[in-house]
Amino acid sequence: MSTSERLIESTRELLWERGYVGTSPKAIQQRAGAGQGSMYHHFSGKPDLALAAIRRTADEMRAAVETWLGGPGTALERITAYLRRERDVLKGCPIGRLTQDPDVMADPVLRVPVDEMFAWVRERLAEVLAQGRDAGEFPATLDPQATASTVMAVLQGGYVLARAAGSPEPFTRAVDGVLGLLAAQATA
Amino acid sequence: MSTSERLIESTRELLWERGYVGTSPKAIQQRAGAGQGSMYHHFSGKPDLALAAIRRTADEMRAAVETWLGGPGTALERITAYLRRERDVLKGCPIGRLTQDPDVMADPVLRVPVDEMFAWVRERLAEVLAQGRDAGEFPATLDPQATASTVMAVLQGGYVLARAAGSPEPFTRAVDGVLGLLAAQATA
DNA sequence: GTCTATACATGGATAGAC
DNA sequence: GTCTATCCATGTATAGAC
Repeated sequence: MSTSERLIESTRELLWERGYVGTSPKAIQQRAGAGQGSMYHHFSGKPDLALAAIRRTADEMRAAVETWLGGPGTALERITAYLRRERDVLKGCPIGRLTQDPDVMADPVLRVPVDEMFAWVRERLAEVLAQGRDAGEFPATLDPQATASTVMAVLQGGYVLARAAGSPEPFTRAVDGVLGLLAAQATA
Repeated sequence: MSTSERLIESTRELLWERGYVGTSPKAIQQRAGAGQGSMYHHFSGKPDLALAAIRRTADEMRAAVETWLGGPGTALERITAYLRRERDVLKGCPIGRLTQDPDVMADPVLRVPVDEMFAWVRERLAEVLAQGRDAGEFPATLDPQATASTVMAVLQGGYVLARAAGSPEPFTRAVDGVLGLLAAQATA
């Protein structure tokens, strides 16, 4: 892997573990096994490197979401697959955590990929829910847009609760709860 | 207000706005209008001050939650009141945001009040949901523990989505979505 | 209790040699 | 492309005077 690649990957990890404010250029260099001159040769500075890292993580996440939501099965099955996919719950969402980083949210350039990523997932989820409703799987009263936001919020909030508790359990419970409510709709 | 009080209040604000890692002793002192000597006279350091701030915020939040969940009305009405209470959505949850702070989660002393606060709200919500179920408001199949976690996750995740979008709308939609699912249960 | 001085590490970056 | 040297601000705290 090239030095530039290693720098981006190290930045991705550190942004996930410690956030933007908590990540220093020096820490990135050490993890990448690169010197200062090397980092500033390939990138103009911390924001530039962070942008590359955030974009890549957002792209990967879109692909991962599509894997589950675009798979076979009913709407409820696909949403269940997405919510229950294997994940390291205590690490949280690498994109969601950036929303708590004041310096990321204050920088329009860094903020855009975060915003776009969530907007895309919401639309994708709403599509699946609308398909389920149109297929008669859910009642006509179900609001795909609102419910899509709810499902995403359960994920993001589930991470928060799990980290607070130091255990994946609250995440699992929150997911079970919303799937229970959705399933009740499906059989109503 | 005493100097010590002003230091705690300033710390509360800064922890909310910038998190633990993003908040420096100097920034706290400046906002409180206190000198360095003053701060280190009243508190042993940044973690000590943060602990006082976090405890106070957690206590206030418990009281606020009880105001809404302990009020009059059916279970669904009380939960609706809690979820729809006025709030500065874009600022997020002052306790929830701490879960993204690596130095807070790594310090058992700072982490305990965060953990306890969420555990308490979850229990309180589960109680209300169980009352609603026992009163016949919700079907017997509703799982109070799981649903309580779901409701809390929608709140915490709603904040995340709102911050990402730079707008309170995703929060409102997520809340509307979960209330819709709950209401469908109630009338099923 | 509060102030100023001091200290030493880290953050974030530039300059210039190789 | 990478390395070392250097730079200045900030983070976090201690010491000691008032």
